[in-house]
Amino acid sequence: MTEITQAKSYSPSDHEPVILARWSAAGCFHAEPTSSGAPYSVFIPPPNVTAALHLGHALNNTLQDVLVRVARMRGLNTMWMPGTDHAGIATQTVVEKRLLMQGKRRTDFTREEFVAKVQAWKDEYEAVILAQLREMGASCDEARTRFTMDPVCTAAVREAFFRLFQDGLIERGKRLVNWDPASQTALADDEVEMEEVDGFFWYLRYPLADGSGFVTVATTRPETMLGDTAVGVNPKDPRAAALRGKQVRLPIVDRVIPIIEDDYVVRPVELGGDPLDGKAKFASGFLKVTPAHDPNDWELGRRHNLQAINIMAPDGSISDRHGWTDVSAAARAFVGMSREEARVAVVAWFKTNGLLEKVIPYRHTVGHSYRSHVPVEPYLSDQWYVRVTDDRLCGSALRAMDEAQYEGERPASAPAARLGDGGLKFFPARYAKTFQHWHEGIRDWCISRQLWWGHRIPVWSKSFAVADAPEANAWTDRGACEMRRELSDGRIELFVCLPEALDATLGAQLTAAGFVQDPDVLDTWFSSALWPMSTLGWPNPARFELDGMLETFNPSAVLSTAREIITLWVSRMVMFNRYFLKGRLPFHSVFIHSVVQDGFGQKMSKSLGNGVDPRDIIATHGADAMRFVLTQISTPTQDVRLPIDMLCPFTQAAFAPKTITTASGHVVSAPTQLCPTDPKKQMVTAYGVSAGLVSATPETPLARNTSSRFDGGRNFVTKLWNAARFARAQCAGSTPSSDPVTAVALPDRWILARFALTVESIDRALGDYQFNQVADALYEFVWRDFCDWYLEAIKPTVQGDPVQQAVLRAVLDGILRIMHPVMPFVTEVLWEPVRSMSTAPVRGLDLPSASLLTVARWPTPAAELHDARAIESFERVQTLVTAIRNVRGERQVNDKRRITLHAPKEIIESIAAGGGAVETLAGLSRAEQVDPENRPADAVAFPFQGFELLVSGLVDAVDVGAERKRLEQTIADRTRAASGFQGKLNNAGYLAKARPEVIEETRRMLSQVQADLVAAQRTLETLSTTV
RNA sequence: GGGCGCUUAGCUCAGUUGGCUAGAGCACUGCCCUUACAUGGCAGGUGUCACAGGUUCGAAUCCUGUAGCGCUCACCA
Repeated sequence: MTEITQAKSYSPSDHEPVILARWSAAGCFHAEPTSSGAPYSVFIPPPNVTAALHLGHALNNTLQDVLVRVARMRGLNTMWMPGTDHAGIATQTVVEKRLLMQGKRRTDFTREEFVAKVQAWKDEYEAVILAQLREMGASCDEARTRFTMDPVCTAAVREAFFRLFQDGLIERGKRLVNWDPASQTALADDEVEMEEVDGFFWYLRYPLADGSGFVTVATTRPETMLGDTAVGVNPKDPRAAALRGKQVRLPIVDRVIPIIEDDYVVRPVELGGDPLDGKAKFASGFLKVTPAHDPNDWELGRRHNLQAINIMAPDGSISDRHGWTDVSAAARAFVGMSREEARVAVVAWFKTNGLLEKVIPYRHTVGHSYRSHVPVEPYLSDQWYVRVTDDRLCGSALRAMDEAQYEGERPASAPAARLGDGGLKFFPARYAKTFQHWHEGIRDWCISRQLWWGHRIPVWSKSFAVADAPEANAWTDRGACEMRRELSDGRIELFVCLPEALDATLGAQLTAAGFVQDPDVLDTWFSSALWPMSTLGWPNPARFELDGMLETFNPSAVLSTAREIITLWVSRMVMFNRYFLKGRLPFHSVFIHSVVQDGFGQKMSKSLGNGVDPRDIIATHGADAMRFVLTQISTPTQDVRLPIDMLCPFTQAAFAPKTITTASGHVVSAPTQLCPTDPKKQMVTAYGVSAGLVSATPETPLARNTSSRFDGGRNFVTKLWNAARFARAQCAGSTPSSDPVTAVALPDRWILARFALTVESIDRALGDYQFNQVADALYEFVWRDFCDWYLEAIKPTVQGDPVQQAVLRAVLDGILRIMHPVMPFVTEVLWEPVRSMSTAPVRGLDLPSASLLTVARWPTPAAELHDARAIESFERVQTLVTAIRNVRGERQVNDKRRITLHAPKEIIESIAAGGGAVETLAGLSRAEQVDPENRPADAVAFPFQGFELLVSGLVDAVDVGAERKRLEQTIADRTRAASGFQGKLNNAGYLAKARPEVIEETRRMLSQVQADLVAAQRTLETLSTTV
């Protein structure tokens, strides 16, 4: 054996940086529109710049990298676009929290100063995130890295907004929004968290204006009654007729308001209400209608032309300066109170005046701001909306769906079938339903945010008296786009939207004319929705030297993301991409990966701070091990639970951290932990640091995390490493040859056939995004087939057999290729030595060499390698070997002891076909034909496929008692099995209806089991007579 | 309240149109430091497939219902 220099184990930290540098120097992840191959692109879901990535991101990015690396190896022009998202509200909140710890507020700074602080935060975390991606081995096109507020993305945002404005798909609306009174901004529906709270139903009496009695309304928010403008009743309510045309005198305010009839109002159960409707149990049958403070009432108000009276200031206090004009003397006392104080005071007033009928405790869900955690107030305010309910957007998204995944009939194509219709497919398929249902219930999208961090809304406005209003289209004629509306006070408000190119000229003119730019910014998802276009330079790639990019890499192949993103982002990308690019889809497939949870079943999240930094796992297990395990646990139905340990920075010992429960009820590791072996030493945790509770110091260092769930991956890396080490040693003396060889020996034919099948099943699994199947197929082939069976079988022969050496090298080469997408580092390290092994090529397995494995060809085994007979023969060898090992194991025969097998002619022939494999694998000195007349005295018998086989030389003396016990156990086992098969075959229905091949199989199984049974019984008899 | 998942070995999970005696990894037991690998090898035990019905010759798999868990959507009368 020639000396090879390969360490006994693989050290990830020694090799990973070297490999990264090599890939980087070769620039092999960079794609140009002009590069060869059909385009294959993936857009990374840009992570928030609020914090570092955790294992959930590692999972998503590993899976994307697997897809991207396979595509690249298949010779496609592969481009993976990396980048980050500015995440307006989330990032601003993080920075504001930090400022608050220094006793400062956003408003202590100018807008520019504050944005600079957020920018600094963004720069820091963007760098961390990109470094994390790199260390994981993500083969992104780094040179193309984008940030959603880069000039190229900003240009796209400006163009998109302008076009939508022009096309009438953006509107200014005074509507109810989710208002956060603490941070005083509008929130999107998805930024509202529902929380259960204990509340009350207050039943309030409203006297009829004519003094003929009263009606009772039920409410959970009595303070809003100050803004009531009607009382509703269901027309089917028996009391409705008598009240028709009557009015109510609103207590406190003295406002006289109508009683309106509407089907929406729920009747109490005793008056015909639906007992299954939860509301009917509490309803009084009369509904106070407050259009300015309740979304349902807003709709009711529109239907019945009711006034909307806003009684609150933006901070949630009762106010007479935001639309409430008829403030009575009694009501005056409430002005200035907070909404909480007003609630108490209103209830007290009703009680004092004998108008509080009853109070019932009630637990219900109330929306809270995910940002400030105060209850969200439905608040009437002016906001910008995208009319996503328009068929050009919502309808287009539904038409994009794959027909087979659509429930019911897709909306008709308007005006005609377009590019992209039906081309969007979800994996797993059930998520198509989420997408569909969301669009069917979609509402206009509020896109303005009262924040400073984000894309500023490019609209300038000014209000005019009617007489002073400029003539129509004065600004439109100069290249802008204008819109006007009449205000409640009769004045005219003029809005002018500018394209980016006119900022300098028209923008200055507008300012000079007294117009003011909207101070708000756009919802983050507005820019994210343009991601697959904006990053490629849309609308004008040439301006950013991105010629050809848009046409080449949009649509992309697949979007890989999390469940909740389907509505937030996937939907909006589909709508925008199709709208702006003539129906073109942003991606053909949507893959929804599973959720990574911590050991307590809680989703890892940046905001909770329970995420584990992938670099921690890379430090303890290596990137390849982490990636393999993440791939292996990516199943289509089950979320991933990862129990996390902590690594003591003083001793490097892993331990289970002490936990605490947060105010929100989550279990997280305590901010500070004690060293398990020396309680005098302390450390801080990632949770503590991310929550801003503690910080790492030399005395209290940060404890890194680890998880034993990644051990399997590390072991697999080691296994591959050593298999390569062994193979290299075995082939070290081979003579160079370029003449292709054909496998002759059974193990060689078998391993090639298995390799071909493995490649096939990986290709199939990748096509369905079944990543766990990819990992399992690799594991099964490399560890079980290649290492356990093939390498063991060829040990005695390979060094003198050039053909076998050729097969060994070829299969190992193939293994490196198919393992590479999942374990890119160790395979790349092994690539150079393995490709330079001097053996002959193998016919049917074309493996062109390449300077780097990353750009080597994905294997495509020829049909001739599929060898069903070799598989069948070798499987027979495996079964026989296992049976013999079984006997050895039971007797605890030393592995080194060679034994002799005595078998009938048929079995001896199978063994001969194995070419020595059985002898090697089962530890036989020889296999000889049994002589029934002359059984060896020390032989132990066992049934095998209906034959009685004997092995001798196991031990020095046979224990007859133990032998009998074992045989009796075998007989019981086979008897049970036989009666099971027999039962099936006795069943007339089975014989009549089951498929013939299934019946045939059962017959075969039965006869074999019966033969085993006979053989075992015969052995038992022999045993009895010999003693 | 609607929708979608999940419940299989001690633990974490596979199980693709219903069909071999229900599998893997980890953990556990026994024997092996055999010159690729102890991050290893060989062998072994472990399951009323949540529960109750139904369809079928046949159900972990399909249908209905129940219980528990999770996610998600929802206009806080």
